[in-house]
Amino acid sequence: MPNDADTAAGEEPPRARVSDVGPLSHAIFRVARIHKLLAGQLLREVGLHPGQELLMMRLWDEGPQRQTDLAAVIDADAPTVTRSVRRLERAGFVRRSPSPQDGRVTIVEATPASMGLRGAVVRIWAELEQMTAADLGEGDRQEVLRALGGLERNLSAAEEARAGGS
Amino acid sequence: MPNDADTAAGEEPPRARVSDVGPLSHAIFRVARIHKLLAGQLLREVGLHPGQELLMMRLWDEGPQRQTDLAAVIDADAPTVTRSVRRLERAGFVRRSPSPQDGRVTIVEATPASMGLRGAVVRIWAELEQMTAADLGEGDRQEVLRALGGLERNLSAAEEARAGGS
DNA sequence: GTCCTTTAATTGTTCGAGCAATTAACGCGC
DNA sequence: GCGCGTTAATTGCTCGAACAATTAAAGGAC
Repeated sequence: MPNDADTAAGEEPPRARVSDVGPLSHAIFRVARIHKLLAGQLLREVGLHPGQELLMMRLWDEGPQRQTDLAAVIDADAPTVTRSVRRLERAGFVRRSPSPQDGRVTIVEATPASMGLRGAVVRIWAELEQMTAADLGEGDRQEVLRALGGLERNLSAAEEARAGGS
Repeated sequence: MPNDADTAAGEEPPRARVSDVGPLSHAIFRVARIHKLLAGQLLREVGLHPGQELLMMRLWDEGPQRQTDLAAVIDADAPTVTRSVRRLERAGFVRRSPSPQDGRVTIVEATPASMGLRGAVVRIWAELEQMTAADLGEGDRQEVLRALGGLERNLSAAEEARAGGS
């Protein structure tokens, strides 16, 4: 019991605990952290770092594409994608080639070698989903999804308002 | 239209899009990213980096304590706390002192100077919470909280099982 | 008292991530 | 044709975060 300022006499009105502000935000933080931790532990078994699998998924699903498009869809900024792609290239999972039409863009594509990963990543994400959903019935699952979608909408709107407002 | 392998002839059954695996996990990723982004934008105005505010909150609420306790409660590992505390110390927000009872531990406490931050952080987290909750009524808010709590329980259980199992 | 295990903190290394600034190719207005 | 704003990609920097390994103090077993 580190201190007991709140229990004692009159030095100050017991200001609300800071931790009690923003329960939703705290909950999001905690869920996100442990979810990412688990994803990382599972992914490291196949040699990927958390975040990289999103990039690979996109490449597997949509085929070769520009880095900017990758950045937009996985919602990361350009420098992050640049470095992530470089690492994946070193690991042999993607290939980069300059676009013939536009001298600025480089096209990224999944290598044949990466197709072996694909199955593993699918398995891992299924496992992760199972861990997350666990006891939830289908109805609950849908409802949680809906709730998360709502949060995402709210946050996106707020972020957009910030960008536009100032 | 990046590729059209799936539409064409008989080379392979159109395997499910990898992105469609794990909708819950994807939703968590997206909400977490944008939430953290917003928190970062708000916090940078007072000179904190996302994550540091959790540490400060704990110090404000619970008073001086050991780094290990900090790590446990904000659910980060020891090295992260070590470096985070060092940065906060450089910034003048915390003070560190060796424990007289135990030569291994260092006690961390918030400096008087950091109390100015406290109000700002409370304001920022309230703002963040408002952005997150936005249109949600009190009932919905409670329900979302409950849902997130459930996810956290599931994930914690899974993580614990992993730790114990292998 | 000495050894051995546990625990607290640290450093090293790597990665994702964000902001700032830079470079280079594009393309439009004129 | 030329300049100028736009866009794609990159590099520099700093942080949080994880894992591995190391150091040092503490505390039991004997």
